[in-house]
Amino acid sequence: MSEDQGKDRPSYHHGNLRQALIDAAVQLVEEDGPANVSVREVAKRAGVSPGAPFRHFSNKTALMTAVAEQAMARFRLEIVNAVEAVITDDPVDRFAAVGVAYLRWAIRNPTHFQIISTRSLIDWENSESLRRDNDAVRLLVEAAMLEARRRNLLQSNDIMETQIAARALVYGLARMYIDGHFAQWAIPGQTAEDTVQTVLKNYISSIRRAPITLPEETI
Amino acid sequence: MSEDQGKDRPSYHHGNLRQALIDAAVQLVEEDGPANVSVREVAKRAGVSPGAPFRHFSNKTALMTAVAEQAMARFRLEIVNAVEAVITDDPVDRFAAVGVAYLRWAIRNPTHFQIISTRSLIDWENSESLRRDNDAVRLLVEAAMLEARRRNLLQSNDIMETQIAARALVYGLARMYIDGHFAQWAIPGQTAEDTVQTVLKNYISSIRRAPITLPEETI
DNA sequence: GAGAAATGTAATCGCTGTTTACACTCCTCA
DNA sequence: TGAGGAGTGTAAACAGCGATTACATTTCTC
Repeated sequence: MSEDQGKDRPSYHHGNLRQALIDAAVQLVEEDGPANVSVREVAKRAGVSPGAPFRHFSNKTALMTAVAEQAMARFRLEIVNAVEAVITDDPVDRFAAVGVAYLRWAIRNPTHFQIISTRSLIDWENSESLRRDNDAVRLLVEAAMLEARRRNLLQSNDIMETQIAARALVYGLARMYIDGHFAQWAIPGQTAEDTVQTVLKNYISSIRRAPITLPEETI
Repeated sequence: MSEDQGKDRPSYHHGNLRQALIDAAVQLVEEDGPANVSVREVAKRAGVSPGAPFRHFSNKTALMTAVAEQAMARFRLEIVNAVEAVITDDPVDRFAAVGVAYLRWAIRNPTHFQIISTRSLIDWENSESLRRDNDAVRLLVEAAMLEARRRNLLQSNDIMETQIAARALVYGLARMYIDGHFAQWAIPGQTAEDTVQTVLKNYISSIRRAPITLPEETI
């Protein structure tokens, strides 16, 4: 959070209004959800007049895009850290670590995940920052998949399709959680996060090539 | 569409304003997306004053819920028809048919799918109709899964988890499409719909128990 | 046919995003 | 050092929004 969110400002100029507005918007997103953020309320929290934000953001979408960029940067950082924490050099394990961290972040930051995934409140196309961070995660996954294929660790050699399927599964789980579908799909005695991670774990097992074990009789 | 969307109305009373409002809302959803629907524009299209809709719907959410109910009914019908069109009595094929029809409908009715899946503009909890239609589809899938397990056609006997995984995959694919993620994930020479259906097909293959083929040498 | 119930209108409220004219402050350069 | 423009704030206004209220008209019911 930035220094002064309050009303009493020493000088006429704020000093760091742009970041203060982003911080206030982040706070509002967390309190009321992305759809209920208003520029006027953001301005009020930053202690400025309703028109002030438009000196720093051309419109509301630009402000929300800035919020998304900050969220996306944190998201990327968490994914990268998770992958680097993997001890073995098994690329499928690295791939799995991305999925685990992805779901973990989505579940713990549902409103921010919604902003960067739904993309209806932001200008995705024109944000270099968003695409760069998104590509970084995508390339991390792709590198793991390429190595996995090279080392013959996957059931299927079509890694593009494997990637899309895995991404769809993970994204679907995250969105089911965020959109409230797990009210109906809960497994008794498990939290939604447990369920989600279990499903992911078993999916990873299913795409990994089974070790070749000849039937005992033939030995 | 209903009869008179225009302004010139024979009598003071509309006659069937409730349905006319839903129709106008559906039209607006298709034109501008769910987020850009306004009650005032809906009223204008139905040829009534801005306050009139509130005689039939307690608020905007109630109107959008009625739109969602209509969309959900059509969605359910399409799924049921697709399953009944399956010729063999293989329950895994029935299961697959639900997925195919689900994705087909979502891709061809993206805005309506968004309304019933995101649930942010509607009152899901208090709509018996929505839950009934949703349960109908869910039970269709569950029946197929139970039969598949009974006939030992699945890799895993945990059908709850298999269902969640399959649902997550299908929902994830649908949402990736709707949220515009396929701009980055397209397979060259394939439409997004082709890709989506291919991924689904291969996933279904992977959950089906492989036929037991003994190694040739042992025969 | 009278009166109640249903369903329309018109006016209004407070909220929203955004723009415009204006005010203050800071930075730069002579 | 001091002038002036660039940057950044305010206040007031605009149209459009969801929603409510008072009132008008029609239809239903007995």
